[in-house]
Amino acid sequence: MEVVAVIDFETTGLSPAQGDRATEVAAVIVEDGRVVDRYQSLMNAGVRIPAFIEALTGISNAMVRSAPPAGEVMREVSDFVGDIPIVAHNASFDAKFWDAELARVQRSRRQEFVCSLLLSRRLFPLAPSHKLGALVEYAQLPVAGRYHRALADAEMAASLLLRLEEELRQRHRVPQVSVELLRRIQRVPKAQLQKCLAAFTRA
DNA sequence: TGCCAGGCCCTCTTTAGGGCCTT
Repeated sequence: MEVVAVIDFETTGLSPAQGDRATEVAAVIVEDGRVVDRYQSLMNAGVRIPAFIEALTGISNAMVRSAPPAGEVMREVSDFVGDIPIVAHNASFDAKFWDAELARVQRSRRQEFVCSLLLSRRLFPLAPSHKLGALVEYAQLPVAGRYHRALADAEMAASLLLRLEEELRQRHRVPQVSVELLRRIQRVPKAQLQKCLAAFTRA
């Protein structure tokens, strides 16, 4: 598989359109089946973190207050990622914060997102849940740290991506997994998965 | 005033509703 960046945001809520902002971002670079580089930073967007989010993430208002400005962090992380494909767990969530925070520093996204949640629903249909934590347990992946911290979640999503790649190679006999294949799989109706994979499988 | 996310996906569907995921 080509080089990809797996990212994760912690935020003050679910919707940038409702005023929610990022509080932490992490990106790990996956190359040749392993993580080869990492970026992580808290970020100060100048907004208050609700108490239940503090409890969920362990990221407090005091921690964010002493963090670098959000714009500075977004410039750094977007430079770190560059134009390589981005993967995230429930990518529609991370993509909307990525776009919203980049827009605040007059930048725009240069690549499509790949979603490990959509891939997992198709490739691990028997998993009891497709939450990141449940998939880590289901696939017996290492717990990289505290859930709901950006770097730990990005590392675990990267492990999940590599496990999905292995599933495609071993169970589905796809000789060469590409980002293009992942993009097709995450959009294909479940009933058409086998037909989709057949086009990428050598006899 | 009152409301407040949104995309995916299943089904007792398609003239819709509700659960799953992300924080």
